[in-house]
Amino acid sequence: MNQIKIYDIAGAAGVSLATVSRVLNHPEKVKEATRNRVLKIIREKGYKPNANARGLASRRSTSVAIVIPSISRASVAEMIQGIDESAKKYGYTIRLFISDESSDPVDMWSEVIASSVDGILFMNDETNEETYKEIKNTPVPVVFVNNISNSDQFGSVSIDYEECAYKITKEMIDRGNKKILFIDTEHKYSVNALKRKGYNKAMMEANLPKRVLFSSGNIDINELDFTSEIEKDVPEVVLAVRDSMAISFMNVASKKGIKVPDELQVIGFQNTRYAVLSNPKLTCIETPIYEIGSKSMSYLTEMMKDENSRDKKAANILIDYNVVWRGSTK
Amino acid sequence: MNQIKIYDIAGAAGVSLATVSRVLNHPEKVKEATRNRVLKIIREKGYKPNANARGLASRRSTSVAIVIPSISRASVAEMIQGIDESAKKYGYTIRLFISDESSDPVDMWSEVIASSVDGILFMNDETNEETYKEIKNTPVPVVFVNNISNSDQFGSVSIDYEECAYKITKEMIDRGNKKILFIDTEHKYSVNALKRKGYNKAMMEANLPKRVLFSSGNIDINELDFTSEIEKDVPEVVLAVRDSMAISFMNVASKKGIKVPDELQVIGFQNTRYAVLSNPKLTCIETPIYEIGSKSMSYLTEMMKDENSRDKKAANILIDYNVVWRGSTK
DNA sequence: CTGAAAGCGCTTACAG
DNA sequence: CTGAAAGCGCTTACAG
Repeated sequence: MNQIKIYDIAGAAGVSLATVSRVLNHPEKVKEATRNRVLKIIREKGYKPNANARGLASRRSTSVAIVIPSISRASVAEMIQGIDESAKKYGYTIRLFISDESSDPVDMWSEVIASSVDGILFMNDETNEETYKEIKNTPVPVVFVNNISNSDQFGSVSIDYEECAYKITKEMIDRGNKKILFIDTEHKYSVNALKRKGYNKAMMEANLPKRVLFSSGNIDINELDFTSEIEKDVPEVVLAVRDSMAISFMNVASKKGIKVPDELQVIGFQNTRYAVLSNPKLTCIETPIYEIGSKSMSYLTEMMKDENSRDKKAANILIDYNVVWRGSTK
Repeated sequence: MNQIKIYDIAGAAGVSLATVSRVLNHPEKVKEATRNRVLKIIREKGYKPNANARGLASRRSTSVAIVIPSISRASVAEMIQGIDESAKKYGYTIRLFISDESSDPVDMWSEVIASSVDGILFMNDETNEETYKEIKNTPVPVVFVNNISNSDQFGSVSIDYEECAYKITKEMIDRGNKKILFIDTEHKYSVNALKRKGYNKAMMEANLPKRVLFSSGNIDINELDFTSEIEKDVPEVVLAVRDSMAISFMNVASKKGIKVPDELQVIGFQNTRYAVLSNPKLTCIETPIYEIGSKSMSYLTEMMKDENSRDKKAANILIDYNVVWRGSTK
């Protein structure tokens, strides 16, 4: 019942605690025979060092914080899976912090730091100057997940949102489409702004009129917005910043008797599980969110083990994406 | 840059560390004037006690573990939101552990314990005898989330899956339907077994033939299974353990020209966000997963603060659910 | 109401 | 290669 301590192992193995500790932390410093004896007992008793004590004494907690916004989105779960896979590999444990409007972000950030994690994975889709100011004095490495950092101090891992929006728009233009509608969220997200920028660029280059609809996160409002947009003029192609919006648009159009993909083609971003549950199935730019998670964690690991990482410029790592063509496009 | 310590606060306030500590942990024991002076300085300097040191000294970490299976499911994110809301209220911090096939579950569980959390929220949908044996000697309270515990030692918070499956099946029978297909997962989940039990009971009572299809978690295999099931005989009603399976079935049927809900009615479990993205929208038993999360956490809090909780029988708490009727049923 | 001191379970220079 | 000892940053009886 009572948790086993390092003393118990030391006693059973006939060595000092220092030696047990070394077996765990610097095994190469312990004679093989001793090491094996100690390891055997550790295994037998199922000893696990107390994380708090270890963290306090070593000033390294082998734990990292994931900081995510409250908005529950399809992507978060998968991202965490990716992080976890990588964290397991490197022996890190995860503390989860969910920021929301009600809690003071600065307060939250200092709570994260007080939890003495060795590094922070920060997922925040509204990164602005304020944000950078708040987190400037963070004593441990920070990696932005699925977002691009504008500061040399913080690394980031994401896909090139601007480029992929540009390319897919251009592709649809090259296929002869002219009326291309871009659906963005009302709420401003830095990532969506990048997508819009890519779309804008492609449309401008082709001398086509930009057509952007900012809609809500709420499905019922979406449907109203989409209905009036369709009544105004049926686009040939819709590119939406979220799968769910793309599907919702498709459903509204279907109900009005518009044939997808013959009269209207629809493309989403992310390739969530929604994408294969629509009828027809949705063509998407696939955001490899799992990979973004695991890569973020492994990059963070690098930064954490590099003593000099504070003096180096942190990198913005871009992950490959690809387009999954399905029934919602020709 | 350097983190502030309790010493710094004590120095600045002209009191001992003991007093600062008391201000934080037992404010009623400190004279108001002193308390306010100390609090002011704490606020000014943005002091947050080091979580490791605090945990080590007090043997309470004010942190809890969430243990979830690797299978990324739509519900997990929302459940975590619910837990977090409640955790914030009670001042608890979250450590996240994701169990998967590759990692030894016993090993994982002892890692959870070594992290010195004050309690554990355990989400595991394949709870069997093995599981109970593994976690038997846990020194802190455990609450099963969205599952029912068979042991007096562990509490649980969920909805009454058997009852709601029974009631919805009975409701559809009372409306004159006879051919009711139940779609379960191939993989056995204790929660799904409860749903099936409820369905079975209703069908038996009405003297109707049970018809159960166990299908995979993979959408392509699902579609094949569903196609051949429909070709065998088109059911009047489909009740699926997951929204995604219900929607997938509906899509397969639609493609074959079967009209939903006129010829076929479809009902899902959970009411995920998928449910409103289908066409027609899906009728569901709504699992209040957010509420299950937050209730689990608040129940865990009760157990943690009750010194004698070990000697009491832990409760199985049932949360109200309701049925959301939408276009996929008449 | 407040302070001095012991102790939480570890790690890590420092000696040997 | 190993042990004795200091120390990590707190909390909490114990005195006063």
